[in-house]
Amino acid sequence: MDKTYSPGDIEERIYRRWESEGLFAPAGDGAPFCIVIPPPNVTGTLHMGHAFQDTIMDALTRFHRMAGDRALWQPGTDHAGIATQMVVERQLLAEGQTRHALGRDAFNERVWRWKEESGGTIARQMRRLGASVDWGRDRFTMDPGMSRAVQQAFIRLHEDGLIYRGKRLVNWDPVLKTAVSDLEVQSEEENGTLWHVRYPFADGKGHVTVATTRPETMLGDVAVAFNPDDQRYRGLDGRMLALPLTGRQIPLIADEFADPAFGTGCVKLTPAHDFNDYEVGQRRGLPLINILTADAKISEEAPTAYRGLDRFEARKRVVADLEAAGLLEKTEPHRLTIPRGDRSGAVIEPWLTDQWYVRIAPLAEPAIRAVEDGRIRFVPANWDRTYFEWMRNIKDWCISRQLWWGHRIPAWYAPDGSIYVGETEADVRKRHGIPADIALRQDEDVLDTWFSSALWPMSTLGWPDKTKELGTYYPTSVLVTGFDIIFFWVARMVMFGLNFTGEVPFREVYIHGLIRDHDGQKMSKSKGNVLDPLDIVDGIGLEALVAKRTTGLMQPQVAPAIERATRKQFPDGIRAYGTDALRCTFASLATLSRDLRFDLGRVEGYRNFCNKLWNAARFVLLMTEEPLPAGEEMLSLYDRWIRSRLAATTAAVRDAFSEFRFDLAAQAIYEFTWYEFCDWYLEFSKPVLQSGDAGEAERRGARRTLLETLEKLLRLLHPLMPFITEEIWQKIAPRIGKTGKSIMVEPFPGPEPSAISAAVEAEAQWTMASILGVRAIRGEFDIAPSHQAAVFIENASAEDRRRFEASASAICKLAGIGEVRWLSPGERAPQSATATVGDMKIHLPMAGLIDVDAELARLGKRRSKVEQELARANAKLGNENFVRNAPADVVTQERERLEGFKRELAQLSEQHERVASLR
RNA sequence: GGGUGCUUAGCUCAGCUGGUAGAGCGUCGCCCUUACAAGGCGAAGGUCGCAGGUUCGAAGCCUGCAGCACCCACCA
Repeated sequence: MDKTYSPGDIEERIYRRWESEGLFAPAGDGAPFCIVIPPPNVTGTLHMGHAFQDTIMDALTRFHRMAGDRALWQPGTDHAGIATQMVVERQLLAEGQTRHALGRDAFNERVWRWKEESGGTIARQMRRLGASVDWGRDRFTMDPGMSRAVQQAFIRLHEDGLIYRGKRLVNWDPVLKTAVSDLEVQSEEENGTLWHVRYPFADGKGHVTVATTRPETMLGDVAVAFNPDDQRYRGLDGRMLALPLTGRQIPLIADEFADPAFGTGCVKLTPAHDFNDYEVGQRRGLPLINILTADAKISEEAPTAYRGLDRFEARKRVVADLEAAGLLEKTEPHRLTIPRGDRSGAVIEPWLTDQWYVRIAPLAEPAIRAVEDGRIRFVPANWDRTYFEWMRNIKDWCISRQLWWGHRIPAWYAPDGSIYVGETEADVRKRHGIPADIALRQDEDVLDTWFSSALWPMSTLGWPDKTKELGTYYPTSVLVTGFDIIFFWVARMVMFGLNFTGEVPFREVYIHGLIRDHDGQKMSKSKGNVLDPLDIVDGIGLEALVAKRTTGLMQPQVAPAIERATRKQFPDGIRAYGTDALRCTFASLATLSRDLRFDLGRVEGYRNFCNKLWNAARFVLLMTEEPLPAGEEMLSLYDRWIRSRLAATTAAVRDAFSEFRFDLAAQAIYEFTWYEFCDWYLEFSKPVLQSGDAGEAERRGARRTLLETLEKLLRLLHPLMPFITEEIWQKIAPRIGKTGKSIMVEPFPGPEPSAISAAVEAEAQWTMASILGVRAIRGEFDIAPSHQAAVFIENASAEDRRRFEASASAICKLAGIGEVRWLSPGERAPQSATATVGDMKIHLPMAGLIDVDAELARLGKRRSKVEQELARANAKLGNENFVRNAPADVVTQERERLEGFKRELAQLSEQHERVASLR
């Protein structure tokens, strides 16, 4: 093995081998375990959030695979209707083309080409991240099989009366010129204006005043309402008003909808352009006047003067005209929420169109029950509240989109307006007996992308066919996703899954947090703070990073600021940290928190950890190079200690995995590896293996423990750090006679309670305390490591002496002790700095090494600390309520602590006197 | 207007059923001791957002407050 760990050399090679040996496909006859990937946009690239999510899914999959389950991680990508269509349209625009000029078929061909061109990026990225997905089962939402599932789902829902077509107000995006669902509308508070406008009575006597934030829609007003309880307007119900600028007359009506407390208490009603007004209009039988076109210009239904004007242009014109007519009473600033399309950013217009809807209430009810009765479990659990909240107030889902890229709606129209739903035109004709001479026209629209996503766990496994995979892996085991798509995706999968199969699509939903940058900002291209996970894996130079962050911006003017920030944060670019370090960082971020700040410092920490593991492995290999002749074997205290610690760590890691606490798993392994295995055990093993004064049986025990502990540790670590563990395992495993072809299909370490020994740990702890005591003195006084101290030990019990002598070589080596003298009772040590372990004192003579004042300062500091603790323990035990009410073992423990402090304090005082007398 | 989450060391975060406050990075000493300077050994650093309450005992439980973040909602 190379002296330095360099991930670049090993990761790609190892992945290729895993893949070519077919290790990602489910194998064996264990219990099925399945995760379906949340399909990323096929033409996109993976960002940090994906990499994070993939790390979690891969860790789970690898864990279950090693645990003997038939583990399937189902990969795939999404056609992402609007997003992808927008990208291609922008490409066309750059070429001076439009999709309309190209025509539907040619445009779709173009999108398919773009998909083929860019579709490989994600797969490449996932391979670099070590994702153990079953590539043989890769799916795309517009594959023939997937499309068939979509079509069948639509047909069945329609047959069951759960899909209908209706004309009503929808959220209309006038830039994309399509309807969008409620979820795709982002409402944000913005500064606006409230205009108070006079509507004169038709008879010329007086007026009422209405307040509005959208004056241009008055062109479509059909009434003005006041509250029936509003005394100001008593008796005016039914009076006619002359609607300004239009020449039309509209009634003043009394309706509960009007809020007397707002503005003047009069509200204008524009049923074709406002969701509330629409409802009132329906209830009151008011007409609908649609004054806007699909691109939000004033339509033919409005007065000539305004036709063709953009809505915002029209607003200005209307306000000016009202003012000129003396009808604008006042204008005031007003905060209001503006709905915008989440893709286009355009202000959404409530607009009257024909659309397809899913009747959602009958689907929601069983979906609510499935979570209530625990068939589906959210982790962390309180996300179920969010889910319930939305599901209980759910509204019908508008599923048609006026786009070209997506699943075409399987509905055909006859000239007489009848609608037929079926697989193909031929199927429709056959089913409904429609003769060839009646022309049928297929619906132009496509389905919301999320319609196909909602089927994903079923469709990827073969639904609507009853495939073997569907039978085996459905319901899937865990869904891993972010809270941002609980409504978009999770809820809809549950509804569709239950409706079509009668079973939940997954049993657990692990909701992870959102990866933000170091300052807590959401990562986005426009903020220029995005990190490409592969740039952390492979590293990237500063110039390349700047270029990456500043090209292709929607607003190029922010480029200089981004460049400055980038140069400041990464003056040397980003170094290559390797996949394992990145994955471990992600694992350590997988806390229950919902905002996760990504800090490169942590990646560096885990890269160092990889290096540590690497070098520990080199040491183990070095120590076990030439075989020892077979023979008797003896396990030392430390051999038994590290086995005990490993067993405890294994239990902690297994617990952590079962609770999705990858952060705790990573932490447990990190601490074991570094602080126990490397810092202590490897050091303990050195005197045995290197000094030659240990017996052969002891050496055999140590060598076997080294190998077995490391080998097991690698398996424990593999789900989080697949590459480095494989690389090392290939070298370690043969030395204990393991012949498996890959660590990824070796068993995950099982619980081993019998290896845990409190007695062994206590004795090992005692020796460590002795070593630490001496080292603290050495550190405090900067005693050179090369100096072998001669120590005097005072007040040692027989057990102390036995323990010390049993581990003498290890203690002396690690504490830098050259010689030990045991003082008999009454015998005094020379002036020394002293470490205490229980009642035993280890004296380090001061002559020539230790400065008297410095030692007094050290003792003083320690004394004040002990005094503090002592006072606290005293107070506690002096409180009779504590003694009476606290559990017996807590009280005993506190008494022992108190005694310990008392003894130590006495020793410190005595020591202080002795040293002080030297002056 | 409802709802959720967060507030612990300079920074990023752990702290499981209440029982001696922890890690990484950063900082300060000493050390190239043949696994590892991407390292070793030692050290400094915290009124656990604020105020009450419950309890023998609170970072943790309850109440209120403050600050931050997010989600949902049709108030012109």
